[in-house]
Amino acid sequence: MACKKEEDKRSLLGLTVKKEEDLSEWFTQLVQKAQFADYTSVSGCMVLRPNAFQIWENIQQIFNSKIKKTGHKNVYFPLFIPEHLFEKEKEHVEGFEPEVAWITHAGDTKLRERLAVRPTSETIIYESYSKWIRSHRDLPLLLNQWVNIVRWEFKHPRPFLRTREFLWQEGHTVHATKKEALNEALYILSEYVDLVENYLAIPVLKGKKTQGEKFPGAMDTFTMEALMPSGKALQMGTSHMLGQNFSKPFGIKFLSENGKEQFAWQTSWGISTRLIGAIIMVHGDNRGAIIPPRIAEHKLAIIPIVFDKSKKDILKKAREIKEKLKEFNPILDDREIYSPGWKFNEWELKGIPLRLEIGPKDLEKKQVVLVRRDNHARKEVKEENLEKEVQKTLESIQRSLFLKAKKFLKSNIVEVKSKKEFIKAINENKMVLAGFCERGECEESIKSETSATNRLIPFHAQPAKKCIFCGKPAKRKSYFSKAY
RNA sequence: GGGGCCGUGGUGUAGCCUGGUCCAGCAUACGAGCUUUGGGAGCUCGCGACCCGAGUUCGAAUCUCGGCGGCCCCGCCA
Repeated sequence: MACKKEEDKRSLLGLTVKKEEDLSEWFTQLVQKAQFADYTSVSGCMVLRPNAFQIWENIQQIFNSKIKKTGHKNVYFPLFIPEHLFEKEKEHVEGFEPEVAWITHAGDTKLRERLAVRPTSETIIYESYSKWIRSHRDLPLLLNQWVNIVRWEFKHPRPFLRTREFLWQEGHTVHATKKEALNEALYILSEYVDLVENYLAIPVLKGKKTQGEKFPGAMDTFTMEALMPSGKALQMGTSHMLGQNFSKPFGIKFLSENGKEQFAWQTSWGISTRLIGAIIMVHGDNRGAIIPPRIAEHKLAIIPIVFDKSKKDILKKAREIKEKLKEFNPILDDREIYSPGWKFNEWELKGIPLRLEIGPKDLEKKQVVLVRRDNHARKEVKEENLEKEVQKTLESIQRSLFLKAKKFLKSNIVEVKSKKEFIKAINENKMVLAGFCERGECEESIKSETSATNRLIPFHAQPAKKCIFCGKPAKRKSYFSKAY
């Protein structure tokens, strides 16, 4: 039957599973079919294809402009870290050692000292900092780098969310006072939140990690956490107040104005290509990805509806429109080998936020048809209003993507009053708000009994009397959930 | 690191249980041509695969053993 046949074909070109039915299969298919990423013969590593890499470049551009305004500079440090450096800070080594890849040989020659492939760069960077910093006049030192890192994890990889090699930025700053360093760490978190909420349209919870969940070697870790459709949390970025934990073992000292030698105060912070995975997972639907307009490389795709008779005029008009809308970097899909229907599906799969159709009927009426990617609403727009209307529609798409995700987050937060309710909510894949004693011991047993982890202690936490889990006194409520 | 499943063209699969019908079928992708174009059009021709090794057998994609690789479930992580 024709109908059956058609279904088969569609199934191979587009997504064969629904997001609400099998999220992880949906995600894997979408990533590959929309050409965001692909696998290689290196297990656990992936290729970022142009559709993903251009999002990364836009993230870089936005974040660079933010931090450069506040005096940060970009640099590059080596990929390799000699073992003796890597081991200087005890908690840090213990945290990272299980997933470090080591270089042991060059050709047939065994190296005198093993080299770690950076899982993060605190140690190699702080060796240099100890040489560069002598006086309070050298401070603050505000550096950042955009690099790849390697964390050789054994849990099964997931494109973007967990790969053995990934791209990120890591900022490393040095300050004269504790207060200044703390402000820096908080300032960076606020810029992360701005990037993620206002550009990627993903709402997050903001706060502090528990001592058990903080970055190995940090004094405190500040975090933003998003909720994925599965109900699992995804850590979107962290900013660490390192205190003097690294400046002491690495000897980062300076002479203050009154001539006293002091250890410096430091921060480090990072966001990664994981954010691209979050965009795909949070906003995508059963037709494919939806890239929020403010982060999309191409804000719209122009699809001419070509018939033999009117072909010339349509294409001419389409090119005119492309030029007129160039600030939105449109794609003009004038390939003749594909039908319009094919192109609709193609650009929807890839997540272009807006589609512009122009056919003979539109030409007559001096109009075009705009179709939104998020709610599929179509609108006929007169040519003279086009630029304004496109701008308006893109803003509206950006806003509704954020609001939809925000609604999901809010409706999946559950406040609980007992251990029983806690376990029930976790099993229902909710983000749970509960009174918690914040003792490491208690945190461990929650983890092993429920598979949930403490995601964060919110900045303006509600007070609590006792810990829902162990019954001991608690100061405040914090969030728990399963996590990626 | 412990348990379960699976390896067939670029991709997704049929065949395997019960060996011969398979120098491997179908779809999609890819190349050439005609024809079409407002929601993944049609036709014709073409390209392209049994993970590796050993064994059983007259005969292996199919059975056995070993290796390699992948996927799923449990302890650490942007």
